[in-house]
Amino acid sequence: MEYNFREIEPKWRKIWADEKTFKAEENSAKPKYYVLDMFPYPSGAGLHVGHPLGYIASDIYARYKRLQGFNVLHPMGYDSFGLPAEQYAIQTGQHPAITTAENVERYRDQLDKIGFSFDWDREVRTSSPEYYKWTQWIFKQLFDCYYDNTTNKAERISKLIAEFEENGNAKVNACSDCETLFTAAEWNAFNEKEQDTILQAYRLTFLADSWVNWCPALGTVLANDEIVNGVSERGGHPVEQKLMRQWSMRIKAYAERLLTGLDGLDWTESIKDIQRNWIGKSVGSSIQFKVDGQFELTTQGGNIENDIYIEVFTTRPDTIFGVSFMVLAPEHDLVDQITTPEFTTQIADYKKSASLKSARDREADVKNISGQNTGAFAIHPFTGEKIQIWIGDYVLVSYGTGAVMSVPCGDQRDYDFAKHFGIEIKNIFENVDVSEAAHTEKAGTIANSGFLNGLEVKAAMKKAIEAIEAKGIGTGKTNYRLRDAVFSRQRYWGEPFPVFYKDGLPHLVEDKFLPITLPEVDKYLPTEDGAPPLARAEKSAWNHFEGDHMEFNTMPGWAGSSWYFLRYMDPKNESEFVNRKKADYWKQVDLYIGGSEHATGHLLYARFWTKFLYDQGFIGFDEPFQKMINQGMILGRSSFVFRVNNENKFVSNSLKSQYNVTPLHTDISLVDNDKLDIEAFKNSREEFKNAEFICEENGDYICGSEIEKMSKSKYNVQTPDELVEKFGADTLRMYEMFLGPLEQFKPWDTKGINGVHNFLRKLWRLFHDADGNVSLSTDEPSKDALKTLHRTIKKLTDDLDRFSFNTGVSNFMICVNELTEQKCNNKAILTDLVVLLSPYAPHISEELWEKLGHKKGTISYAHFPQFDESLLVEANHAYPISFNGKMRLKIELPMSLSSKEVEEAVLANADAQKWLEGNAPKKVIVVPGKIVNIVM
RNA sequence: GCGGAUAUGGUGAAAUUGGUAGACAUGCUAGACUUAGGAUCUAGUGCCGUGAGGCGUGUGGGUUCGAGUCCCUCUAUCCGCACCA
Repeated sequence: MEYNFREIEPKWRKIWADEKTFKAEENSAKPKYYVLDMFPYPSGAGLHVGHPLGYIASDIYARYKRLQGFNVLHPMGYDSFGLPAEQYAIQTGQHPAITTAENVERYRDQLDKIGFSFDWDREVRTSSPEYYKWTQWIFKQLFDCYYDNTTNKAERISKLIAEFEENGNAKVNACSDCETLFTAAEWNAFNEKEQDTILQAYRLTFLADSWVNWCPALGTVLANDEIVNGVSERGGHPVEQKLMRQWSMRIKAYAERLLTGLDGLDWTESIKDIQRNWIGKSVGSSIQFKVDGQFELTTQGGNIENDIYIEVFTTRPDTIFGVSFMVLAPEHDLVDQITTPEFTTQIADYKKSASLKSARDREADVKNISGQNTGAFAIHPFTGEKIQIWIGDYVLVSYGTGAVMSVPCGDQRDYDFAKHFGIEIKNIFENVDVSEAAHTEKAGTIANSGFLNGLEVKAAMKKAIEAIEAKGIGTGKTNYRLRDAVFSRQRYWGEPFPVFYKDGLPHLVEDKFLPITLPEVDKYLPTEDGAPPLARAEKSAWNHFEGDHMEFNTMPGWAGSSWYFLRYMDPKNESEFVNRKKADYWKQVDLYIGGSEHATGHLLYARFWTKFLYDQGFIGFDEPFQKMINQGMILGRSSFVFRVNNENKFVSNSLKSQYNVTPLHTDISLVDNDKLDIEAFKNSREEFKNAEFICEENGDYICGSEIEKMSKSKYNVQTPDELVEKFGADTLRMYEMFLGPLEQFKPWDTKGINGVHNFLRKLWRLFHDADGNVSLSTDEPSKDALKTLHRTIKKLTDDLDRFSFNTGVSNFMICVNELTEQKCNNKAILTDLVVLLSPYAPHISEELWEKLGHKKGTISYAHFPQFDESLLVEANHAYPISFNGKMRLKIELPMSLSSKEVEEAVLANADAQKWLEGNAPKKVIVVPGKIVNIVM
């Protein structure tokens, strides 16, 4: 019988599904292992060959771990809320739930064909009410907590309220946007609205007016990580800044823990660096500069104060004596108050022109130096000198305090600004020339700096901070670039908030009413007055309605994906998001596989929520993904035809330079090895029916090609389905692994797929005689066969342990080539071989396992063969003999010889003598069992 | 500008601790066989050279008996961040 994968593969997939072969249970004596893939968004386009790459790798690993005796959790689900289903709904009126269900079904169908060992009983979908009930519940927990910087964890807001009632907020050390101080008496006197506003400034998820990235084309706000190069990640639409009342997540509270937690994770340095960069910690100090003059101001408490202080953040307090001016962001609150009358017009003009520039223009405009003097002066806290105050758009209102102390000798931007406006540049570095450029290195000796003179930078920093603190004008401080994450989206197809409003104040819906399900609406568009789609819902359309109205926003895409790995542990629990005992059993994800594009989105948010849930005692670990591997993208290879401009004529690749042509993407299914199937091309579209072709000399039309991302619009999508149909799932699995290292980006190319397919046929032949009947020997295995097998066991184990799946495939090929050479049909040898192979090619392995006499049961829980080193011991070694490092010949010598004996034997050898040309060697290096090098 | 990654035959790639560079596969060349099959088998295939031999892992240097691997320099490509004070 031939290797008939079309029969074998569906047979085993049915058995696995019927028998629930891969069901994971908590009550097991085996050690646990959790292998997780980043779950997909089920798009309408279906899977292309790039999607399964990571899934295949994780499946191989999961199957390997099962064979090693682990209790493996290997689930799959769908991140099923998202924009495309909603946009389809807007266009067609079809409910996104229907589109999503159809897409999920298609995905499932495609995934099933590849033979994954998922426990489908644990499937989750973020868009199902049973799931998002708990997303809403976690939101409620966040709302009910604040971050205490003293206990360094999230605490209940009730604890904070008790403290306010008792002592006000003077002693509270929390992560908060609240800038005012109040006493207990004041707190108790505040009305409900005032209290709510203050509490919002502490809650871990909170409602606030904040500057958000508004995308008019999509009609929604976007998170920073959803914007790429100033335009929306989806669709590439422009984005502008807008002040809106929005839910946010106080992820800032976790900045330090998100940073230090990275050290213990087994992730690539590059992903860790991206997160470190995104968190952007800088250590320095805040310093208050008094503005010269008297001002009439009224502070919140009603007291009159006459002094204005400008607070700056600096990472270089040691350069305080180098300050020769200050710059405020144009949007800084104090600008108008301090501007002197003669500069009012200029300042107003500058502010206006700065506000007209979009964030993108401002970025593009980096080279142009602009700014405006306010006419005001600040008093240097140590020298008492008067220093000019400017505004300039190189200072960002959103970072630090929106104001900087400018030290032109130590900062290049300050230097350029000073040069441009003719401001004094003081040099405070010993033996450093600052006539051409600033001295930006954090090294050297400080001079012209009063009490800091003669100190090294590091010591000077310490002393400067001490002096600043002693003077009461500032303090050592750490700043983070990480911003709080906007959590509201003006969309339909997302989780509704468990929130209603009464008298303008937000209230949480009680747990017993959860989930708040998505209400039906007549259209999936914003209302005429710009409210989100949910505002269209009738009161009766809500499954629970309270107060004046429900929250109209929905949660962003990353809400559901921030905790889904926990739900797999206990997917059907109706009373908890996950049972603590089950979470304690499965613990962290041991191996997480997915793309690196989620570095600043999903991976950061999931870490944040995990830490929060840990703080609140719901789970016992505070990092979700212990080890992560980021698979590289598989790129498509697009084909082009070249249309002669203004004619229905196409010219072949090598002749195109003789014409004015426009390249057109052509469907890769019409092209084989760059050769266009002209007839099929003509029939593909009406307009090509009568097209003419200018071909190569041999009559072929050759297409051009380019490596690009796979996408429908580029007609370069290769689906896994076609390949499974042609070659089988086992071939596809092995071929995707054989393409190259998992982490690498690589273009898709089917050139080598025959090689892998032939390998499986060759394996099949080892079990069968010339007539196709199973023919196995039960004799003692030969020495050679044992050697081949055990070498393979060793290499395969090493390959799997370091996730080198491509070399694993090569090693199987080498093994089967050798066994074929040896004409080995030994049952014992082949039994171990199929077990080894089963993670990579499970279908054929199950079939051969059955042929080996295992009438019942599956290979999935067999024992991974043990490597026996003694079988590989060789009596002799063919020593490569190098002369001055160049390998010239090999001499076979017994392994038992000592270095000295090897040296003697080599020097006595006639061939070696020839290379020595009669000279005595200067030196002979012998590495026993490895190599000999003769230095002449 | 800052940070990270990568660079090896016609092609995808291998070489885990410094020790035979190019395994495995593909492509190509020549041949065999045939049930004409994306089959199987044999031989060859880094470059230059008829040959002996020489040269070869992006560039230039260094350490070493020995470097794809370690150190320094430069270049190219890709990714992330970016007036972050």
